[in-house]
Amino acid sequence: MAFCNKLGSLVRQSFSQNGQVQMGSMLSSIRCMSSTKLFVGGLSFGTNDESLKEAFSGYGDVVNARVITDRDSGRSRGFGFVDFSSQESASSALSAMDGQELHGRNIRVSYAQERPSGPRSFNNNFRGNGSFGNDSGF
DNA sequence: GTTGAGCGT
Repeated sequence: MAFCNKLGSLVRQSFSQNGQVQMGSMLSSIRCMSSTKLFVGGLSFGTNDESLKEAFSGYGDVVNARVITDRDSGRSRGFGFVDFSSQESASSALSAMDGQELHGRNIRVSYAQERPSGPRSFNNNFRGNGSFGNDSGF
């Protein structure tokens, strides 16, 4: 990856000229260091984590494969995430499984966005308002 | 028994 520096400059210019960039697939695609997390869309409604992992494990080492299921109903939403052990494996699986057919349905593979989400149980309830009811006390 | 763009607890 030697043209990564040049790409960076071009990308920066796009930022200044446009001022508006669709954060997501574009940045994830041009990113030099591709993440090992892949976003798989267009999955069949019957696709599960195991089937997804099995489908992608043939192109690389799948560390973790998860099919996003609706928390309200518990059914699959039709898309999932596949985490590879190596970046080349992810890129290989991406190029190999992207646009291909899985379980009778065309799937779309792309780099997943980084989810800046920490522990969903600690800082969730307490907003740090300090509103313990004693703003005038000691 | 359900549906088809997108990014997750």
